[in-house]
Amino acid sequence: MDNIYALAQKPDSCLVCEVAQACFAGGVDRAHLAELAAHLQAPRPVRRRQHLFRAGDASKGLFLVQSGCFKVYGLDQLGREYIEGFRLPGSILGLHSLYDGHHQFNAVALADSTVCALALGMLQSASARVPDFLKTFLRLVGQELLDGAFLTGDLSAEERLVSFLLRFASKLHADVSDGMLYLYMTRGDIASYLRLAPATVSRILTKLQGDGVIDSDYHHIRILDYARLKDLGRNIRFASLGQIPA
Amino acid sequence: MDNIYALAQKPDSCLVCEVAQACFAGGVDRAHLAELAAHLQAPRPVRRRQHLFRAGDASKGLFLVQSGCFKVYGLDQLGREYIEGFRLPGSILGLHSLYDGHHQFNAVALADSTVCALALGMLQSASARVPDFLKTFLRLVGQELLDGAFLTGDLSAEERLVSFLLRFASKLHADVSDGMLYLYMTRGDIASYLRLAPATVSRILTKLQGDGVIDSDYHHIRILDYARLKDLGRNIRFASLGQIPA
DNA sequence: CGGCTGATTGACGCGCATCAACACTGGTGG
DNA sequence: CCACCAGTGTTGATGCGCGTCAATCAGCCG
Repeated sequence: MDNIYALAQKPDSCLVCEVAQACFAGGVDRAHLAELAAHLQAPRPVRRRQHLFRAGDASKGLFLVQSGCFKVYGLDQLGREYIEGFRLPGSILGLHSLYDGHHQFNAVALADSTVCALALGMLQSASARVPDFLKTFLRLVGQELLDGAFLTGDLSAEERLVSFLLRFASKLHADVSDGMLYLYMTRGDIASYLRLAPATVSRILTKLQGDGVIDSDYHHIRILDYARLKDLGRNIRFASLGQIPA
Repeated sequence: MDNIYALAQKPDSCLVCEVAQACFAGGVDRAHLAELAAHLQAPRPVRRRQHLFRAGDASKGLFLVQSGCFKVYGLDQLGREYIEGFRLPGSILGLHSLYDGHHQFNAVALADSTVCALALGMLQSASARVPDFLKTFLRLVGQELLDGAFLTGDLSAEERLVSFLLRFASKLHADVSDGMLYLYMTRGDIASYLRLAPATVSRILTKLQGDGVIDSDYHHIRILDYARLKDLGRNIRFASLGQIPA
């Protein structure tokens, strides 16, 4: 993890960026990548615990996560935190601000991260000049929508947690050929996101470990038995998002 | 309700459409409305109980609801229905299909309705030629995202139902100056959407009626006391969406 | 009118929240 | 490098909100 800012130093990033296949650049003709990159600024680093934006801020546009992890959350009237979601590389941050130009949530980095800024004007000009750009961008938007919909329906606590682990694994699948996941967030964060109590998350993880399905150690989780895990989460929607090792 | 298809017969719809202020046409310069309308086909009627699309269908693009109401739902492995959301005039249908070109949900009309088709190619060409079109379209997308996020956080059954009623009222507020709502969906639909049991929805409505906050009669609900209702839903997010009568 | 789907209401039980006590971790400063 | 300590994780005991089941009733449509 000592070179996480290496990419941030390269100017024409899309041509060399490791996540270009996961972001909108992946749908753009290689011949047009340079033109696309010309519309973009260099990726910007965001340190762990640093906020990228806060609810109420005027939005300058969207962000595409290049590396790291973000937590998107709001605060209710009583000051309690509720979590809208997490963003990993290839995900868009700030989409909710499209509604009225103001951020509706807070976004904080859970690890040292880098983001590419996507101003609305850039989207507009790129749409007009780069073939298939709009379509590819909207594909990403659709991905975010699906991501937001995956807790629809009523699942048991175990089904929710299992779904979460499988989705997290699939989004990071390049890094988890051995089933090893690094969870950037706390148990409380996971619980809040899944609308469970931290104690419940903890208990379920303990149970899954006892069953030999996972190996859990604070922020490190290893998936030992994908088949059984997928069976436990049989009611998940959108298992198709990303690839889950068989 | 005897002339719900009247609009569908007019060719250059945006110029005369009653919901043009709520849809993307509302952000487009009046001088460009005709050009915009030229990209569009005449609104298409969809009868009650008729499906606009089904999960798995190849998507031909998006739809903008002009009149009526739609239910967007999926089926889990056991064939049980879970509801992603409802769509009222001014909302977009089919956004989830942007991900891979296939619909992820089923959409069925709960009332006789009309929709405007928005093919991807139309979005692309309109973006290139009508100023601010993209921005205005994305504003609508942001609205849908916010709509999907409003159940984030853990609310009690009562808070969820109250939030739902307030949101529904605000989205229809042109029609509900007297606090009268027509609910197109069944108690079961509402329950599924809010992740509650039908019995719970029924009980809470009865209680609210007993408290004199609403008057409930099957599909007709009249809000008698906005102030108290809003107080009951004090943990709602995004009350800002639309206007709730004071 | 008769059958059907949906709504209501009550009795009961369970899943998960809550609360509390304790263990562990990781960042900080001595 | 170690000691410290605030934040986090784990685990048990207890209670309650809401799901489940079932009986009854109300609208709806042929």
